[in-house]
Amino acid sequence: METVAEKAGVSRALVSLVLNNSPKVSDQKRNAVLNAARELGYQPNLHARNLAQQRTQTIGVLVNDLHNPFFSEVVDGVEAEAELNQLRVLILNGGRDPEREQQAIDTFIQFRVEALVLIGPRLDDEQLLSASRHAPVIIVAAGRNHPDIDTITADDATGAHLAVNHLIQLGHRSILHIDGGANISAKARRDAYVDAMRNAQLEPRVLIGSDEEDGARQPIRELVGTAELPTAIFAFNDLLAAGVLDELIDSGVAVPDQVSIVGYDNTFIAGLRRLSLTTVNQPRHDMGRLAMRTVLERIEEGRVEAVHHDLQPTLVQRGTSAAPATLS
Amino acid sequence: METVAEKAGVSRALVSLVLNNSPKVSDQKRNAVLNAARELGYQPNLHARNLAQQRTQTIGVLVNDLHNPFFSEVVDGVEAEAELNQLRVLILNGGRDPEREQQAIDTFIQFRVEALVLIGPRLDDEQLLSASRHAPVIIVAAGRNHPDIDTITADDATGAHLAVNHLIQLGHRSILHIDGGANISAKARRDAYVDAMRNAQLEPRVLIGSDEEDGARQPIRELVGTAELPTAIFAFNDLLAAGVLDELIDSGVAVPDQVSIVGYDNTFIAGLRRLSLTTVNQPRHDMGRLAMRTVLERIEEGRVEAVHHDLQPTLVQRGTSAAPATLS
DNA sequence: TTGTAAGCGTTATCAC
DNA sequence: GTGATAACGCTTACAA
Repeated sequence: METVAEKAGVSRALVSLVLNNSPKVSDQKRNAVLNAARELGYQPNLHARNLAQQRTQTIGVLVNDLHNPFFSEVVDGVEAEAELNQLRVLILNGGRDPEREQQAIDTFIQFRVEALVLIGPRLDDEQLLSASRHAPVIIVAAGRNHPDIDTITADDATGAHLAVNHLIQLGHRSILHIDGGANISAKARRDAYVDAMRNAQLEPRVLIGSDEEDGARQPIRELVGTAELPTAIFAFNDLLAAGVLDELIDSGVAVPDQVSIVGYDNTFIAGLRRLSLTTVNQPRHDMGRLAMRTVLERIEEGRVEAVHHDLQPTLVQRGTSAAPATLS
Repeated sequence: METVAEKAGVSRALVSLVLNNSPKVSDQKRNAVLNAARELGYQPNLHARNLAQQRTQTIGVLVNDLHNPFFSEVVDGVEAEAELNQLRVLILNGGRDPEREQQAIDTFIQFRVEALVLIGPRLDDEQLLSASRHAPVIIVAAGRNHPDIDTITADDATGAHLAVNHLIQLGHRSILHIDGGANISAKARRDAYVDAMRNAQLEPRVLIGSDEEDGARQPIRELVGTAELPTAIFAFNDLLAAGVLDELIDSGVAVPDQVSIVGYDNTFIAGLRRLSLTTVNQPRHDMGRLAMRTVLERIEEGRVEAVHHDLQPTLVQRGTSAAPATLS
């Protein structure tokens, strides 16, 4: 900056004014500065600027798992809305690991981001609260409402009910749920599954899974050929459902003829014709936008009470669910 | 920090020493400081630290498209290696838009990242060079070797040859290529396709596409039912191949019986049993790790000459490729 | 309209 | 070991 000022024959302060396009600077000097900056390839130091300005115009997005298409679509929404507000979006990857997530949060706080958007975080309430003391926090796909923290959810209970009731209506009575392990939404979906089953006087069965594609392959394999093999499987998410589907195919079980499968999220893989996975849609893009907008209310309008937005999931019926074979 | 110092009854400088765990500080004071910091929930200001230290211990990763699983797997590799070297990894999303990419690069430079890892960037040589004047740059999946910039590639020419020759050996003579539009690797794969076809005395046909899933649906639809429908399609990447597959299914064309499809990247969707997409594997994780390691040579060992690592792609034969119907 | 100078929250170099 | 004090690169009153 010093160099730019010299080259343009002005003071450092004036360079600063030009760069923040202040109106009160003569065109002549402005051009001189801009030219000098361009010729020198000058790039302002954001650390210095942020330090001096006491703001960063940056928001931090923590993504639970970069591999799951669900998350990238939420990020799209966040970015779209952030751009409208001239905010920079920094992304950190939690890598499905709570420790890394906590580190990422710390990093963001140390960077003094103006808000923190957590997408499907695995942190516990204490960690979330402690983060929220440093910056406005909003949780997307939170699994449930945290009383003191803003959340955007697509009602997991409703979604799971939609899925299970769909299978029940098709005539299934033996419906297995593969849960999402440590994923934050796992409990809500599992509970709703159990609830829906009980409502229909059916015996709930939950297989412990994870939210990775291969999380359920081994246990499913062991069920094949036994009387324990259900006629329908409701998986925690599409990735897991795809893994189940793969395993059933490898094991020679026909889908949906012998076993129906329902996923969750309606990611693009569910829509692939060859998979044609029945699933529960979450309005991911809207969730992202709404998250950004909601957290902005804290920044710009000084809202302090927590707000919870709950969007409605919908059932997307495709080819992996059908009436059970015993009925046909 | 001031507050922490007061609370611990020491000077600010000592707090700094403790936080950077300098050896020359008494255990007593060290604990006093640590306790005070914890109780106050103190988080150091990275901007101030970076400014004072003149380094950021941060590297920037620019991802062409967060939706394509190819990229997230490269990022994994980068992150794994970065962690070994105590480097923070910041991710910015290019969103398949060159302008946003340039902005992202500028942001990283302004943040004074210690290195820039560009995954499948769309920028032109001038932009890349100008970035490299500010920080070490490495391009992953660069499409080709940029003379003055480090690159990691998985030889696109070889990969495309593998794909096309595989189809030729199966007996196909009418092989269409759907290219990747603005994607940086599009040209190399297209050129290799043309080359492989010419070598076999076959007429190359290229359909202009993009690197999005739906990029090729419309033009494919128009070919169905005409004499122009090829017996095999080599798509720029798996996403595009999946789109082609969807369109053919929707149009009632059997795959691979009537038309074979080969993709590129070997992302997880290609491995899904229902898709079982024949494709070209790129060692994504290794590419990411190698990228990080290579760029570290510049930072830590002061290497200045550009280096190009070219990894070998391999053909992964699955269910979407078979001999053409006319031969069976 | 432009320049001077103080301050942002750290680290780092000194003396003590 | 510990505590002043000067950077670091920028912004922003305030003065000129």
